[in-house]
Order: sequence, then structure tokens, then C-alpha cells
Amino acid sequence: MGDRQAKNALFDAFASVAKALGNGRRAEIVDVLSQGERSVEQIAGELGQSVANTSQHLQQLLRSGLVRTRRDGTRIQYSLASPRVAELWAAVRDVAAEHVAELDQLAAAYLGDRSQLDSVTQDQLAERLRLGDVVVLDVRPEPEFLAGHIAGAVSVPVADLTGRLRDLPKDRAIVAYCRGPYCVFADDAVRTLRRRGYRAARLEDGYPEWARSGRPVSARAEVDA
Amino acid sequence: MGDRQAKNALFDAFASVAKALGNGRRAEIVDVLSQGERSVEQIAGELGQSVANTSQHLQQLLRSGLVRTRRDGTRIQYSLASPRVAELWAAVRDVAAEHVAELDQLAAAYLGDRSQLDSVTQDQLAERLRLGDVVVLDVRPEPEFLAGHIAGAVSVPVADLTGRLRDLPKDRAIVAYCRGPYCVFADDAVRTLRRRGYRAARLEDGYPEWARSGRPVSARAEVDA
DNA sequence: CTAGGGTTCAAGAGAATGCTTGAATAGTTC
DNA sequence: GAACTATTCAAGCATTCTCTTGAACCCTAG
Repeated sequence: MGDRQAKNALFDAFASVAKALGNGRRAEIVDVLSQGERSVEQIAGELGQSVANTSQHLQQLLRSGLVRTRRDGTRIQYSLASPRVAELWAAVRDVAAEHVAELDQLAAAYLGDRSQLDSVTQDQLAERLRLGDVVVLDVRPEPEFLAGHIAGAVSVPVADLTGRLRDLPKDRAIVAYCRGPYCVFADDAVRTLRRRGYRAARLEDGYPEWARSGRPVSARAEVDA
Repeated sequence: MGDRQAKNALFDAFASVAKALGNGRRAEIVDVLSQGERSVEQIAGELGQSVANTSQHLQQLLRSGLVRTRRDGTRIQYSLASPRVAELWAAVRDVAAEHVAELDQLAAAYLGDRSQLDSVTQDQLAERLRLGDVVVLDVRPEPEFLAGHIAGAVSVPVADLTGRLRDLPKDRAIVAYCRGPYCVFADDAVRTLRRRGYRAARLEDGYPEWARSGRPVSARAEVDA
């Protein structure tokens, strides 16, 4: 014991986890799965990749232990092996944001200019929720809302936003949120709302971060009541 | 914005951080550097790799932003870019421990059988330190002790242990610690001590974890006093 | 300014990776 | 039990990785 060969094997095993996340497409898969379980076809659609290629990436994630599968009728649902995997992914993302030089530009290229968008921290939103002086909009697709959302939020998927503007008050502050700091849904929603004269801002990060902080959430059961 | 190409580039950038850790040798480099800064030659020595190869891995870590360099006389000292990198590495290690199937066997192959070794948690050690009924041994090489150690610990590098047995009391409990949960120094020390009739146990993890938990530490300045 | 040594660079061989295409599989569902 | 279809497998090609060897490059120290 303590020999070089065994040590190499051990560290190769540690590194296998990082290697699994060490590809843009697989990273994106983990990002998608941190929103909830998905079938191969759904994931391929979100990534803009072929089903075969997506399947191979999923196999690799499966072998590395980061995801698991469940059969659901005719399809296979993939999900993260545990919440720790989502935390690891968030840690990778944060270290990249801090230490990768080009990240700001790349994020700007994908997200567009955010300098005009007001944003709100978790603490600020929690306080305003407590005071009740804010409307919270969950602009993710509805299934994700149903799977879990910020307690008190209303589901208005960004695709439906323009059709549901009449439900929203112009005299109250609106805070929109979505999947995380690099998700564009809330940005789009806030831009649309402000253009029409609403007082809208985006939550700095998204639902997964809110839930991980242990803040109040609801899921389907409570909603349907 | 929001287009596929930009999104791919963004996630490739996130993944670049994971990719940097996605090689056993580079993972080991980060593990070594989480103990403090090292020259290329030192790192190569610890890894059992050629200097040229080690240098190339270090260049890659440098490009990914995870490490930084500092010139010190005729040599270049590498260190982690920030404590967050050490945290990320610990997160990778923990996820691997939880989700990689073969990890237990690989760890056992490297560490040997730990079932006979008593171990102590951070909480337990903190409590016993408070009560003063324990001798804490830092069995890492002395430079690492000098760079920072558990407050109240004594430096007895494992290589010097047999020569310094007379300094250790047989009537008090001894807790040895080293670099982390996958470090063999404390194991070796505890085995040696128990064979000679001392009451020894190992700290479950190591110095970096202790420090990260915000528990009391000391460094050179206080020690020399 | 020069010698020396720590570090980096360059080229190359062999293996691994990532995506494509097309076929095979397995498990439901009807 | 048979048709369907979501998923996986297999083969192939271009690219990237990892380690080796040997030479080149700085920079400090004297």
C-alpha cells in the first residue's frame, strides 16, 4: 500500500468525476438535469445534439456515477445521482466564473448586455416576499414550476408572457427568475416587461440556488390545492 | 444572443475547469498544491513524473486559471489560484467517494486496511482539545506544519517518528493528522504508535479540511515564539 | 557577464475523445 | 403476441490528450 501505482489509480478515479464534467455538452446535460429528470430525447432537444450522441454522453455520465436512470413507460428518464452532483456543478461554474479569463465575454455573448437589467439578491427577494410588496414570476416551462418553485411564485413561462400580461399589475414590483445565473428566460421576461412599462427585475440566480440555500419552496401538491 | 453557438462556447468554458481537474496527475497536482506552494521539481517528485511532463500539466492548469505562479530566486513556485479551487477539489473528491463505484476498493488498495485504525471526527478532536486531554501530532513534513497547523499540535513528521517516541506520553491519548482523508502519513503513524503501546487514533480528515471548517489554526509566527 | 540550473518548448507515437451515420435492441403498448 | 419506438450499439474519421526525449530558454547568482 502507499505505492505509486495504487495512488495513480485512486487519483484517476477521483479525476473521472471531473472528466465526466469536462466536456461542454456533458456539462450542459448536468445543468439541464439539475432542473429535474429528462428523457434522452428531451435532453438532446435542449442541447441541439443528435439523440445518438446525447445517449453516448449520458452513458458516460452513467458510468461515472453522476446520473441515474429510471424507466418510465417507453422512455428512460435520466436524473442526477444526488443533489451533491448539482452542488458540484455549481462549484465548477462558480470557479470558472472567478478564474477563467474569457468567461465574462462568453457569458455576455450568450446572455446579451445585462447592464440595463436590475437584479435582486436572494436576501432582497426574501425580504420583499416577507413584506408582500412583490410579485414573483417563475418564467421557466411549466413542468419545472410544478416540480418545485419559490414559495409564492406564479408560473408564467416566458413563451406565454405576452399573452398573459393583463394578469400582471403595473403598480407592483415584479421579480422574475428561472434556472440560474446563466439562464436567459428571466432576462427576456424582464426586458419584455420593462418595454411595456412594468417595474421588473430579475433574481440574481435561479431556482436551484434558492432551493439549495434552504429557502421556502413549494411543489405540485401544494400548488394544486 | 441566446444562440446555440454562444451557449456551446459558454459551457465549453465552464467545462474547461472540470477538464483541468479531469486527469489523475493534474488532480494530484491540485491535491499537492492545496498543502501549499511548490516548485515544478518538487511537484514532479511528489507525483513520480518527469519534470517536463509535470511542467506541461502545470501549464495547462495555469491556462485554465486554477493555479498561479510566483518567481522565487531561481525557481517558479506554483500555488492554487484561490481557496475556492481547493474547495472545488474537495467537492470532486467527495462526489467521487459517494458515487464512483470502485472508489472504495481503490482507496483500500492505496491506503491499506483502515478497519483496525480508530479515527476521530473534527468535532470530537475539538472537544478533546478544549478539555486538554489529548496530544495532537502533525505528521506531515515540517514545512507544511510551519505553513499552518491545528492550533496546539506538535510537529512530528512521520519520517522522524521512531526517533522521537521518547517525547510522547504513553498515558495520554494521541491523535495524528496529515493532509487529508486519503493521506497515508497519519495511518502509518498510528500503526507505528499502537504497535509500541501508545493510545493513538487518526483524525478522520486532514489539515485543509480543519482549516476550511474555520477551526483554530496557527502558523509559523506563533510557533517560533 | 557568464555559468549553471530550473523550467519550458517542440516534435512525435500511441491512445482516447467526440461526432456522424446506420443498424440493432429491448420494452411497452395495443 | 406483434408492431412500435425510444434508446443504445457499432464502426469510422478527424481531433485532442498524454507521455517521452532532447533541446532551448530565461534568470538568478556569483
